[in-house]
Amino acid sequence: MKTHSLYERIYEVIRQIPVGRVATYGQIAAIVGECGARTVGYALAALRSDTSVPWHRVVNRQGKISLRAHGSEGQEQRARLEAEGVTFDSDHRIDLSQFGWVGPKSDWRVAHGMI
DNA sequence: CTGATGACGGTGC
DNA sequence: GGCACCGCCATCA
Repeated sequence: MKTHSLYERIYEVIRQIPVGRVATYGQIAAIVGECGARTVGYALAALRSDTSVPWHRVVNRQGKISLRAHGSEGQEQRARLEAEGVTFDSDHRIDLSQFGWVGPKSDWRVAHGMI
């Protein structure tokens, strides 16, 4: 599976996040296994607005929307998550112990050479 | 090829 | 628990 760039593979992992769940940048990086959390952030920053990647399900380690916050996109991310049942506390944070993604099944990783 | 550009996270105080 | 540093790395012009 080297037909796609590293960014493409990062997006592939993000597509595995189920509705109503969120993952952190570091978690995505750990699954892909060839980059740091920051690189995942860079990959998301490169996305277009018409992408099919559910980028809104990715938040930082604190369960907060990191995005160029304050902007309209931050509002959209929160709106999309709430529409999927994810709740935010008074500090705009998501309870990762409740909505955090457990990660892809091991057989998925094997199928994608990420094991 | 060189330099600029970013959606982060761990550590130490 | 918060804040300041620093490390990290693929893309693109």
